[in-house]
Amino acid sequence: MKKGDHLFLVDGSGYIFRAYHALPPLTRKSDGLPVGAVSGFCNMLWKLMVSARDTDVGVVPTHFAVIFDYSSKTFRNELYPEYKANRSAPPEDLVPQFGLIRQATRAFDLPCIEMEGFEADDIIATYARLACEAGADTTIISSDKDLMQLVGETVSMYDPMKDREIRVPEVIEKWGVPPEKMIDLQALTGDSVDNVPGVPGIGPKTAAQLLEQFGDLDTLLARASEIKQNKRRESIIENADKARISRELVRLRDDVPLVDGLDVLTLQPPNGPKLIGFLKAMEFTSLTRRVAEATGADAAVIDPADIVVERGEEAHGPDVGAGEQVPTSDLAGKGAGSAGPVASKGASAAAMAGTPTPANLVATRAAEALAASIDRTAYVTIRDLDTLNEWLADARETGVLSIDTETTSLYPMEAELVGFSIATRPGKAAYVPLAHRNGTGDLLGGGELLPGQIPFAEALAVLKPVLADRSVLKIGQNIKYDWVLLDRLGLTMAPLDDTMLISYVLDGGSSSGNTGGHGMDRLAERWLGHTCIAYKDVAGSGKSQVTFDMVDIERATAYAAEDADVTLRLWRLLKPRLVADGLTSVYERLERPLIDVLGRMERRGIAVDRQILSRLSGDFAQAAAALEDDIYQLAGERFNIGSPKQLGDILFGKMGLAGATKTATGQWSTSARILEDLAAEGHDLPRRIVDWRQLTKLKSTYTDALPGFINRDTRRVHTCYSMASTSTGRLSSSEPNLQNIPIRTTEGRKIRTAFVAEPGRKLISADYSQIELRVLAHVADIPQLRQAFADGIDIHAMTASEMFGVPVEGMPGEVRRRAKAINFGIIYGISAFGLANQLSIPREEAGAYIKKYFERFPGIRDYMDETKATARDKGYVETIFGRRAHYPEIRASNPQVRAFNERAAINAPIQGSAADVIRRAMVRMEAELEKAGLSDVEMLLQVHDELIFEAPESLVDKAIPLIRSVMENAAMPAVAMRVPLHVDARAADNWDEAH
DNA sequence: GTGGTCTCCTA
DNA sequence: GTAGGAGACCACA
Repeated sequence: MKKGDHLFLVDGSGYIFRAYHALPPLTRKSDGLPVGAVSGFCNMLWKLMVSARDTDVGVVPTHFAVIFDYSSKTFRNELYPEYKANRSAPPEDLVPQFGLIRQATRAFDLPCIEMEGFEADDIIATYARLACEAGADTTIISSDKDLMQLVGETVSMYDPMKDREIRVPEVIEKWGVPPEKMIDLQALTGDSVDNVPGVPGIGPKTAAQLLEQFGDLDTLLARASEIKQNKRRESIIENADKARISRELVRLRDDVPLVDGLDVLTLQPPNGPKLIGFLKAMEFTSLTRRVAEATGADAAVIDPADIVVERGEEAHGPDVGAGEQVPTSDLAGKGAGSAGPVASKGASAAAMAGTPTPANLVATRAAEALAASIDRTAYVTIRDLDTLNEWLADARETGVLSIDTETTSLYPMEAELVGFSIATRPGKAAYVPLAHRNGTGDLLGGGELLPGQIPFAEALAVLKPVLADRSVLKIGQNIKYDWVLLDRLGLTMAPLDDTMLISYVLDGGSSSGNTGGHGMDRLAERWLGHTCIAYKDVAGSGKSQVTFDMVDIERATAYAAEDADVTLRLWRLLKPRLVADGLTSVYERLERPLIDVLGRMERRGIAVDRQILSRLSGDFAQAAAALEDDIYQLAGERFNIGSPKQLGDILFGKMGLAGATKTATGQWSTSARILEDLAAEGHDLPRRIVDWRQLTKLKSTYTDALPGFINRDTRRVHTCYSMASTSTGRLSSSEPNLQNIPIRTTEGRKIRTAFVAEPGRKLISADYSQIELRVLAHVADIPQLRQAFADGIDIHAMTASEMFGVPVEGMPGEVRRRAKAINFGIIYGISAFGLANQLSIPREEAGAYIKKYFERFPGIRDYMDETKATARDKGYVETIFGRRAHYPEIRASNPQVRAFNERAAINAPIQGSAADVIRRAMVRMEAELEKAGLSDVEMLLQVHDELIFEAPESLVDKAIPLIRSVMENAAMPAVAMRVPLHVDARAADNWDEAH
């Protein structure tokens, strides 16, 4: 939104009541359904959308939204429980119209916005503020006095029934005070309809006069004794508190955590057929005719739409999630309109197809994609600059460039660019070889560049401006890899789209795991019915594998150009599905902006002290060797301690120890748990085995392996983050995995001391405290948990206290430990079996604990049941930000499979919401640091609930509070959590001390 | 050499 | 009981 734009905000809830009372009561559909208010509403919307210039407002809106009350319960009830308490139930023939009005709004393709905990007025106030900040004007379609406090230079109101605009003079004329004093005026007068107390005996006239005399409410209350009239003075002094609470009740919040910004409210031309379908169903014949004339649609051939009549008062759309603004597909559809030059082209293509709904576009594209065959012989090898320039000009023309780099390594931080492929239209793809060679350049000779390749620097020079061109969308499959590689070469790509991430948002969850994830080969099979050339068919595999620069250019062209072509085709197919499925904002807020954030983190890497690791390796080796001697002695023979099979035979075969259990495959289990139990019985050997395993694990996985990941050039370790490999929305880290560096044991912790800051700098670690339990407290809305988190109490002790009736003071450690295990169990989709295992107690006892827990926290059981039901119903569950995780196998007939999927479905919204929160923090972090003059503070690592930064020592004190603030407020404004988030942060020279 | 199994490190 | 990645072993090719 920009200066000169004009936003219309319709107070839908206010309108419906006013229309109901103002219009003839007898308007009914032929089946008796009362639709008088709906009819008035539709006529008004149509008029405002197409001929607002003819009204008293006299301008054409550029942005438009209809705002509703979500329910009668809002934050005001917490301030004043009696608020709106005397409001009687709405008339019976109005009730079904609440839902119809929302359906009408969607039929008009207008954003339909409501939010739990806030009134429509608060949402209106927030959007009006945002519009004002953007330099735009706002007209509020309402005549409600509660909204008049918002009127000002850029905000006016419009009474649609009187066709009259309300500006500052009109407010003064009606109430005797300017808009900015309306809050104080209402605080004094109160409101009998909403049960706002006010000061008894003070009406609007008196209130206006008093405010005129004293200026504002605070001054009036402070100097009340100066009032001459006895009765009035006494009343005000006595009811000062009522006036203050009233002021808080009538003051509108303009900081509502909106899910969608102003751009989503952009007014689209009316969708004739869709609207007519609704109007016909409602039997609004004259409006149907007017709409048909205006949109050129033939009403005769359009069938009436299906109308859902809801009888309850809570008449929300079916897609309203608890605590969320309605992220309807309508809204998402609008959002996609602003996705750049490409989306608009897609939209016009769909319009030509005649039925421009997102779902139809998706269907058309899917059919197209399957029908089109892929012809590898049409691919081009670009060997000169002129041809390359022609192709890049075509990219500027189409506004899209599918790109894929070919390199010598899977690690983008050490890979060398060998060539790149591009595609500008489906089927039009080319490969640009840059560094193919005629051999490895070993003793046999060779290693020279092959002829017929554009000089490296010249090719990059012409590519660079296109990659940086904001009007050309760069599309890739796992484009973070290409981004990092090209960024190293000084080429920065923006804006980006990633087919892997689009697929991840659309089809994330266990279903994608079973079908091979979101890799391109898999997506091509699934969506295009096409089998891509396998990498190993081009470069070989195993010992005979060669790097891509050794691949024959013709062969490379077929392989590489196909990748770019397939990626472009997938993008055309999958991108519209985001809109159709209402997942645009998940992609736009949680995935797309994270690509370059993670890319920079990977590029920065973290310093690892080789000496420390090498010393630790030596220590571990020595200690392990000593244990090996003991072990052979105790066992009476030498064997491979690392072989569970051999170890099992020694322990349970040769020595005949009791307590043996078998693994799934019938082997003796030698897990740490079993060995610990044996050790507790006084057996020495199992104890040594456990210790030996720990040392060898630390040595092989960490102290020996990590130095191999230190990059030759940067001398730092650069992990690779995967954005699309978990079912819940978490990231994963590999090569090396820096999300599982030891911390639990003292020996293991030492490894963290090897992760260090450069001289003069510090590492800062900031981690969320109990974020998943807080998410649970929020989504399941558990009063005791909310209270405990609000008060900062030890949550596990509180749980124990609730369950076992033990006071928190002097609680035995074992009691708290059990409660803690239960709390974690809940997050994991508890089972008696699992809890029993965790606590080493009988299954019956564990079952009794769980029963007890659910008695104390019935809301948790309800939440779990509801989550399972949704998963069965829809096949997926959602995080609080709308990310979906699919669990189709929750309907499996196999009880084990089903139970597993139920637990996963319970866990996913909790784990996933927490993952979304930290993603949001990461997306915002860099800009916030920069704004605070802290651009030298660098985000390096993410470990699920922790972020690691490296900062110059001098900036640490300023950085810590800012980092905490960004992390703690990361859910806002999309979700106002009912539980505060808490972040601990610390700085030190190494990761061990910082954490 | 590849893939399955077991074990163990993290949140 | 959730979500990951990785090393070692071992049977198979």
